[in-house]
Amino acid sequence: MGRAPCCDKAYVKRGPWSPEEDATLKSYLEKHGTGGNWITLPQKAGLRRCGKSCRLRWLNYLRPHIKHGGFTDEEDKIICTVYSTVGSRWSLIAAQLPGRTDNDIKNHWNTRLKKKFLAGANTKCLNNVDTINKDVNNGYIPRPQDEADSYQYSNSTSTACLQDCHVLDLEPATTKMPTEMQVSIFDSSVMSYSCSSKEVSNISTSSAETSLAEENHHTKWLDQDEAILLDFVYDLLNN
DNA sequence: AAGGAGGACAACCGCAAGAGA
DNA sequence: ATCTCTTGCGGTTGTCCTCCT
Repeated sequence: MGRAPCCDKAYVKRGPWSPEEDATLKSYLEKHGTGGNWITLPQKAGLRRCGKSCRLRWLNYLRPHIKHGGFTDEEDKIICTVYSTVGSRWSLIAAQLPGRTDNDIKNHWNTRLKKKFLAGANTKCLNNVDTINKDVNNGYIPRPQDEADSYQYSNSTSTACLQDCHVLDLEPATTKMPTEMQVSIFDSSVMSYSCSSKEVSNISTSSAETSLAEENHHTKWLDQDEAILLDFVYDLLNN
């Protein structure tokens, strides 16, 4: 027996949203909010749509202050920088670009940036990503998919939009980072910039040390770590 | 002008995680 | 502790548009 469908596919409409549907959804959400339940929302709003579809439409298109297209060079730079650090964690990347959605950034990367930076000498940036991924696969940094790990790979990078903290079941990241390079900062003017694992390690030393005192040598990655790391990245970009 | 190819963007799907009963 | 339901995420697919031949 498989997983129950989230909605009756025979009843719900699929495909592009009409202006009327957009207006209905937007009007309903502005008046009532989500009510904490996207699944029942379309029924309440009088829409023949799946709740997930409504949520996606709202988040990616109807939500206020959403920017579409027209990515600036600065935004491209930030995307490449964060991508080179966290990989395809689009929600994390989107968190660094106000008004941009993860879907938009993902599309932008897949249709433009990836080719742009794969082309010619620009492969250096992506090679750095490969280096990191290789290190990850070699066990320096477990990926979040490794279900045995409550440690999240993104803990060692920027996770400003995530929970208050995460528990690291492993040794602190400061001792697990690859010796070669942990972060490669993309800068279109110089092709790329790399910083040592030590530099990054130092960033989170304070909170890591604090957390080391906690039970079972678990280390908590806190929002301030993420903020500090991001500041560090932006400093590199601006220098 | 027609149509095929490729690009850009919107939307869907399936999975994992979290929350709550 | 377990199960169910909902949400969030990333990968993939579908559709429309533009450009080229």
